[in-house]
Amino acid sequence: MEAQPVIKALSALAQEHRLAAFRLLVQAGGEGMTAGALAEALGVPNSSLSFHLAQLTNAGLIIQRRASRSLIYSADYAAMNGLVGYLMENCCAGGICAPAANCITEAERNAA
Amino acid sequence: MEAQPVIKALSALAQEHRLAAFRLLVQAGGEGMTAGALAEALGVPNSSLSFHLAQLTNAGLIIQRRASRSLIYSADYAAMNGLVGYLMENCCAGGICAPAANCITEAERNAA
DNA sequence: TTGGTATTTCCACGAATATCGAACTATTGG
DNA sequence: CCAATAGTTCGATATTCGTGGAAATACCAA
Repeated sequence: MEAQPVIKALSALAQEHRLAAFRLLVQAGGEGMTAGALAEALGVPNSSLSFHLAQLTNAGLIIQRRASRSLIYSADYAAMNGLVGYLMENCCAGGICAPAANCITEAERNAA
Repeated sequence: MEAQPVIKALSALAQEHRLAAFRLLVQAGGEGMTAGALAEALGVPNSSLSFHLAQLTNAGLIIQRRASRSLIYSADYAAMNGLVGYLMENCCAGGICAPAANCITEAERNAA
């Protein structure tokens, strides 16, 4: 992974509301949450949240799909794993490290 | 871990030179690198690098110690592990996750 | 103390960011 | 088609950030 996408991802996460939104989506799993549900959960005006969701999407951290009138967002676990892997690459100079993160959703597990 | 320190850490990493510096230190292990060595490796003026190292230090991601005239910086692996753990907390809603990151230096391993 | 090396602080500038109401677009039910 | 619902885009403002040269500070060797 290159540095620029990683910086974009880190910038996207380095903000109170976006970090909270991303964590909610990470915990929500593949099912995701609607923009409205996120706005309510975070107590942020729609217009502000929309701006933040666009940042996260642009950074490749979350994915958007439509279901009727609602837009549903979910975390991109591959991006998250890549981000963590980049940070910890070749770490510790001989120390001991746990294996790099490798999260998958239930849907991905069933497909495998 | 609370959100504010995590945001501070992510902000600190969300910048080209700081991300590069942190990764160099992560790979350097407990021995660390001098400010001068980092400045040269990154091709950044001393004054700029000093600013960035202060940001990383303030975010708790790196540690400073003095050796004669030089200041030696090294990564704080506990902070890195905490950051990654916070991001991935309760992730995947029933999916499979590798254990959270848990890097330690050789020195820490020997102490245990 | 003197000189030299290593690093930080100060300063001023332009660029990027967060905010949120209002207006706008997209989708659906009747 | 019309009304209602779900989200996004626009616009203006205040704040924060990155930059690098020059000056200041910290430390050390002789």
